[in-house]
Amino acid sequence: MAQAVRKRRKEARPAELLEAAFELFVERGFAATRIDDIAARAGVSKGTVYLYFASKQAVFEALVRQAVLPNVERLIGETARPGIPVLEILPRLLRAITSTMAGSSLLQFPRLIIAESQQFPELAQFWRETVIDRMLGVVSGLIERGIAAGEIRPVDPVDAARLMIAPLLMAVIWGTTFVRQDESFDLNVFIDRHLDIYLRGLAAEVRP
Amino acid sequence: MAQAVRKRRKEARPAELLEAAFELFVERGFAATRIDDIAARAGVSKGTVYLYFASKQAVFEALVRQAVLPNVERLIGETARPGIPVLEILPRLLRAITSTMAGSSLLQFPRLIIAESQQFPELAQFWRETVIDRMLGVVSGLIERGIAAGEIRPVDPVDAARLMIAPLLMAVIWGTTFVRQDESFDLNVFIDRHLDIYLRGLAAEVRP
Amino acid sequence: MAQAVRKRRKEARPAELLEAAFELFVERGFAATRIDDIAARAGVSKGTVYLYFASKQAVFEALVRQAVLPNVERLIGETARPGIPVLEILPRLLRAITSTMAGSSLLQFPRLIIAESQQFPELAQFWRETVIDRMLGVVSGLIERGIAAGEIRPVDPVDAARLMIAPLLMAVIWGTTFVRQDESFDLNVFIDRHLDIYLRGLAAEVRP
Amino acid sequence: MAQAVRKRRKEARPAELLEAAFELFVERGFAATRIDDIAARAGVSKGTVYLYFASKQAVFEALVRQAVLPNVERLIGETARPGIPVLEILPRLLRAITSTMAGSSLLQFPRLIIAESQQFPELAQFWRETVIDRMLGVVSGLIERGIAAGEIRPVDPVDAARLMIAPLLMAVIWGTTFVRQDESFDLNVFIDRHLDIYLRGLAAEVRP
DNA sequence: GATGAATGAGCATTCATTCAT
DNA sequence: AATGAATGAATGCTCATTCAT
Repeated sequence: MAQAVRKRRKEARPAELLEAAFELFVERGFAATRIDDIAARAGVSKGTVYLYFASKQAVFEALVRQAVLPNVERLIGETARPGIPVLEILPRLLRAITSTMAGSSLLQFPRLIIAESQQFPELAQFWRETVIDRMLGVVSGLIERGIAAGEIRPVDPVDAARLMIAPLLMAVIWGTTFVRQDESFDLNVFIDRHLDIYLRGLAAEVRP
Repeated sequence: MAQAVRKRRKEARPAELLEAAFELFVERGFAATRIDDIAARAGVSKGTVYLYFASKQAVFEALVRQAVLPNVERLIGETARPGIPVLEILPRLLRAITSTMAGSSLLQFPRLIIAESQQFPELAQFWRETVIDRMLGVVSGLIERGIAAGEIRPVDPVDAARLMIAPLLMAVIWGTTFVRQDESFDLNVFIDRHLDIYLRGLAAEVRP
Repeated sequence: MAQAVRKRRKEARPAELLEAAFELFVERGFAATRIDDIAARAGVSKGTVYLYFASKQAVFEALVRQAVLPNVERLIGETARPGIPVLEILPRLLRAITSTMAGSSLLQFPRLIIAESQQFPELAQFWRETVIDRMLGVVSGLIERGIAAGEIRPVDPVDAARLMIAPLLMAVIWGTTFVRQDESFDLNVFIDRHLDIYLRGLAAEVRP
Repeated sequence: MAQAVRKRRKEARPAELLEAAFELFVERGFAATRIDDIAARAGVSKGTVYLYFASKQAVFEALVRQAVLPNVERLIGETARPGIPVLEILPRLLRAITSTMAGSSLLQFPRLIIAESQQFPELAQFWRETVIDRMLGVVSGLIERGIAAGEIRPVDPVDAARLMIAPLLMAVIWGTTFVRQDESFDLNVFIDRHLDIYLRGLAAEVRP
């Protein structure tokens, strides 16, 4: 395998390596991915990986950082719609998250994080701070706003936020862990059904 | 190295080994637990583990079988209350599941299964068949009954069942993966809040 | 597996164990036969084997002694036919050896001995003294007699004896090591063809 | 434990490893030789063996390929003498084989193959196809030619070929398995005596 | 910067042998 | 005599990491 593109700028290397690592972690998981594989898929030699990352774990952490953060930022940005009722923003946000993940390999991260959380607690910590706490913060803020506006029943905003996200977590775990070959599972339909029940349960009493 | 007197505990051994294995699987995960560790913690030699279990995976399966199955059976048995409205059975069942898991080692299994599902797909398969499919079957059956009785809105029973369980999965993942030392998370309160929203969203329209 | 015949006389035990060991060594070879297997086939427990034999190797040696010696004695006995021409005794002897081995598991011994000769040189030594040297002695004695009687050309009697036996060794190795499933190899025909050529090559010149 | 300077010898390594492996296989047999031993004798670490060979069996096959095949090719090449009578080619070939093996490491292979044939049938298969079948084919072809030319009596060519080779196999087994320290066994003399008897037994009747 | 040869710790599983009962 | 639970040494193979070039 002659290295076709040799003179690639050295700035591109880390990104190329992360892309290769990403594909492989998703395909096989962290433990089953060998540095050799990452190097091979990126078209470099094993030693080169260690020029850019201190260890296999460091590759994983960089990966999470690079692949997840931009999406979190974007999704949070989209919630900043002051004029719109919360009961419209919430489903829009959940559907945005869903479609961001659907088909993308972001789907695989939660399972990877959960899998490695015991071996690498910092990773779980990082994910929680970077993704979970921020998303929960935004959603619970919206719910508070909805309560204040009389759209939403008085509920605990943090737990309500968790309850909004829970089916997404379940769906992701389901799809990446338990679904059988022959089986089909439609994420969008599932989330729609969730919103149908959840928002109805959350809405303030209809005035007669 | 004088070896301690060999103990004879044929009947007790499997349980001792499973207990040791369980602790270690929870601490380190399945892959990172060595048979040597299990043996050492149970106070026997490595070979002894293989007297009672054919392989490391067999240890895990025996563990699931011993720790999980009886609870699944019991919980399913408790749903068989013909006279009672479904909207009363469902919260009762979910609270029963919750209190069965709370504080027990069962809490640890989902994370373990999720973590090892890629390396050991049979574990995931076994868990799905033994626990998930059966629980979902019972709950979706109840929901169908509720729909037929006019208690519950017409919804997809399987997805509705998943949606009832989802917060429990989230809570378990939360508690075993992301919760910080100093933090407190009250599982029962969370589930109550879930039931408050979920059942309200599920209930048939109130006739005026 | 309840031990059906418990009160068996203890004198029978060694023979039963050897029989079991014999079958297994032949089926799987020495190294691949576990003491557990021998015990199981003999219907006793593992520890019992060690009551009668000091080690796995000792089992093997006892086996060789018991299975081979009587046959060697008998075959040698049959050569003691003073009146008969050597050129008649020799083929008769070789055919007797052949038919003794054919179909019997004696066939397996040479390969076993050769296989284990490096690990257990005493075994090879024992076999050589007990079987090879005695058979060669008898045959070379006959050949000497044949030379003296003018039936056989003046040849080196020991090498001639080896040459008479060699095809039998080859046939045995062939049949136990290299023959394919689908293939057939007729030992008797092969030995007949050997005798046809060999005895013709050995016979004294025909006086015109 | 300061580690010695790592050596770089990509080209030399396989040969060094094969040499070490060969010595050990001969001393202890295939099964009793550990990869660790091979590595240690070659002065490298265990992992290095796996850089060059996929498995222990692959080491053995490479060894056979390297040590045996060239000789088989050469010996077969030497039989291609159209003008010469078969009764001259045959002894020349057998003596060529003998002197190729005498004193060389090739002597050890048959015993090794026989020893490991039950545990590793592919080794026996490989040897049969690579060495035995080809040599038998050449010799039986020559014998057929000799029969056609009236030099050789009508005999079964394949069995006759086996009978020509048999004493060589016996001698090799003899020398590597049973010969005592103090004893001497002259391979060349033995083969000469074989040819004396065998070819005389094979030759067509002398016309009176 | 990049390479890739070399390292060596790590691990599930087997099985001959021991010995308390 | 007989049992069988327990032992623990043994081994092929993997792979993250190092480092001389």
